Amino acid sequence: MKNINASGLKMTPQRVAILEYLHGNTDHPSAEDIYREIGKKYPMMSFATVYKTIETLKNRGELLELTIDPARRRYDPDTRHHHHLICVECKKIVDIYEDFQISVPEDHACSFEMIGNHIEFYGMCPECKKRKEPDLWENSPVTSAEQQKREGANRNSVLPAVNKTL
Amino acid sequence: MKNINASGLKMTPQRVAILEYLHGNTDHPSAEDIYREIGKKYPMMSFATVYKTIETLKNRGELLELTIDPARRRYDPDTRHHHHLICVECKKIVDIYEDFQISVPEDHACSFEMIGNHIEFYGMCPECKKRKEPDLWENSPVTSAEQQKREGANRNSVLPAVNKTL
DNA sequence: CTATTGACAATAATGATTATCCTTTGATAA
DNA sequence: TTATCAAAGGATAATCATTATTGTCAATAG
Repeated sequence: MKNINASGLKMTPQRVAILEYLHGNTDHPSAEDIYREIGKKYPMMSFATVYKTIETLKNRGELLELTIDPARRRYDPDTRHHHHLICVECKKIVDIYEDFQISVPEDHACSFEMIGNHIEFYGMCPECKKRKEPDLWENSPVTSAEQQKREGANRNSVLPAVNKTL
Repeated sequence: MKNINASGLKMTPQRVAILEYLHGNTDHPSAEDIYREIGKKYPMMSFATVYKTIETLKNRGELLELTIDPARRRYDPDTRHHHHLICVECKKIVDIYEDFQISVPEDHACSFEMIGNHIEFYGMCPECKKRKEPDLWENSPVTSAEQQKREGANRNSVLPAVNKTL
């Protein structure tokens, strides 16, 4: 928490704010999420600064860029090897720390030098599941207003069609 | 080959061209790839038509949208469940048909209703590997021109930082 | 034959991300 | 402590992928 970084990175109030926001964060925020949240405390922060800091952290290997959400890039400050479970409905992302022992058999690997892997699990979170099954709750009148208010997540993005596979 | 689709989708020359291009294609092309390639035969085709056709096919479950490449969406006409191996250097994507038996343990699944999964493997293809190891070939003078000409793939995109994890 | 519908092309609009340009500031060493 | 200077910030323009809009055309239903 204190010396968030020590190695040759010039510390500025903006960076401290971003690093503090990111530290321990498991929300997988987008650049806009970061900008909006930090803007509450530091309204003078520029969007460009957010992007530039993200770029710097990425290059230093301190921040991962997730491509799960086709509509925007999301970031994960936990650089340990892990996987992700995404709700196809509200796009909530949950970390999965299970160590799956998967590897491509030699004959399928096309002589690639393997570097790593990342698993995307698709599912529906309990909240969305309940909301999508009004059958169980009689003909519960779900207003469109209610449909919107799902904690920040529900943007206008299409989900990765991979979901539609199965 | 003739009536490429039978179920209520109006066939037009543009759609036939797109479907023919996609049929059996394993290049995982982007919208622009499709537009550019088909434009060779039908120069009057609009980019909007490509996007709309993609959208239609996606909704019909005949085309998968891949989110592996953060810079652009790529499409896969093979809707069978399979995974992908991407070259972190030239972004070439190879299909992996191995059936990995992975599942998130109950206690990690956060009560999600599981729908499916998709594995992204990262690696370096033989071509890029050789190009990146001039050590083995004396101090071979790799011109930047040579670096460019790698078959169409090498765009200006950053690779998913997940790669940098390993 | 005319109305309707879906698809097309052209093009404008949007949204995320990157680049530019100039000012400010943190870290270092005199 | 202060001078210095490259690195970082802010404002904003530019770019790139994608989506939306609008008017036209063609095939088909009535």
